[in-house]
Amino acid sequence: MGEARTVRADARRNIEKLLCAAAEVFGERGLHAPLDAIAQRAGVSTGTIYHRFGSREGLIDAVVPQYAEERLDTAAGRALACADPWEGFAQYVERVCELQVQNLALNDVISRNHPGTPKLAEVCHRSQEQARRIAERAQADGSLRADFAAEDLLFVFWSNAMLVRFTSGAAPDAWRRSLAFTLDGLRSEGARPLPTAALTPEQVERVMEGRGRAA
Amino acid sequence: MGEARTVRADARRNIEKLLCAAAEVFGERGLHAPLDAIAQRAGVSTGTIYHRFGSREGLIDAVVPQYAEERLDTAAGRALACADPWEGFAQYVERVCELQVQNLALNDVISRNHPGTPKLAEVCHRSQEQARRIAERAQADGSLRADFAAEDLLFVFWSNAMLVRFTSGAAPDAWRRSLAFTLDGLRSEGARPLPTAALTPEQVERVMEGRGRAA
DNA sequence: GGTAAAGTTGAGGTCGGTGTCAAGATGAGG
DNA sequence: CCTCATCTTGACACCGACCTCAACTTTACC
Repeated sequence: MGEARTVRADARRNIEKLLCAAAEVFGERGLHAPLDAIAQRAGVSTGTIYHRFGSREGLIDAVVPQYAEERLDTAAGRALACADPWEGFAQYVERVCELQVQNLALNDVISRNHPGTPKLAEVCHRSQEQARRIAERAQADGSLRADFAAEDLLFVFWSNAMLVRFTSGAAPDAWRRSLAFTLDGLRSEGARPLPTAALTPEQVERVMEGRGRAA
Repeated sequence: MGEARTVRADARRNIEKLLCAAAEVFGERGLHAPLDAIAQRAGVSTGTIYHRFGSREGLIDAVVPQYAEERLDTAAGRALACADPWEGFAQYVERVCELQVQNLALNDVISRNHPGTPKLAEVCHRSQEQARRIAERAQADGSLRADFAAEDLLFVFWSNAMLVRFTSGAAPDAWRRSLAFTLDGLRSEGARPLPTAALTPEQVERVMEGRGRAA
């Protein structure tokens, strides 16, 4: 706040326009949207983006984390507010998938497709902890299979990211069907032994760093 | 065969080298691999590719369909040879996923990520019919849930395509775990009503045409 | 209203990839 | 061996996106 006064008024306005445009464009086209598109929508030249935010990552980290945190937090909150632990879990997963559908920026966030953005990584980390609590509650309840690990949620969200990409045009509801199959596979009832251990946190880390793309 | 004599011997050799290099590079890097890489590996200039095959699609259609058909056919054959219909189904799905892991060209084929390649599309079509028979056998048996549609297999393969992309480096076996969850969701036992109808063939068509990318 | 600091612009360099074509190399047949 | 049709080459134009920086514009303050 004390620092903010060193920014000129017109610059302030441009920053505001940029933040707004970036939120829109990222939401429509994902975090890999061309910066030109954002600059254009803000009525500003690309140079300004780099002057202000240094890089695409800087811009992302300035725009997305707060938005993402809000959405993910309320999803988690509602899940824990749900009396039935399984219902809470299922609705949480469904809501997160819904976020992926509605907002391609969140899709990239949730499928961890954004290297070099520390704030966003922090949000993801917090969110994962919430998810872990939601899952553990459902496991304690006996409804969610005991061999499920919080890390396995990433599989669900990666799958859904792909589905959304492919089917959002021709069959916007297809993901719900796919998710229903998945959830049926996560109940304790039909659970069969698993062939492999869950991802370790280190593996999750490596996956997140090592990869950038997802088409 | 009668036509083939109009091609000069050195050209014949180059074509051979190109087919070979293309198979390798596509396998390692997927169907979107740069043509330069293929030309280089074949010890030939890019112009030659265009002279011979007209386009990336022409090259793909010259190299991949036969290979893909063989692999998919044997997978289907073994599935139907399996005494237990569920085992046949499950092993089929697993084998196809394995192909996705081992060969990135097949990964693109199986997740239908290759517009403009008629021969390959034909192979996919045939393969889908085989898959349908495998699924129906398991449904008749009562082991595969009755509301499953052959089109739903695409969900499984799309998911796996994504998983492979992300985790093949850090956790090469992760896909098996994810698939185990999925299969548990496809058994009749735990099946709950689905929220949405399966993809219609037209929707599948539109999905295949309308999209190209998958990162 | 003048000046200096702050801010913005957009042309231009870079990069990786696609696709083309005139010029030159090479094999086949006389 | 010579010639011609066939084949290959690699430089080139193109694209979309990234990022930079010298020149220019605007604001803030006196």
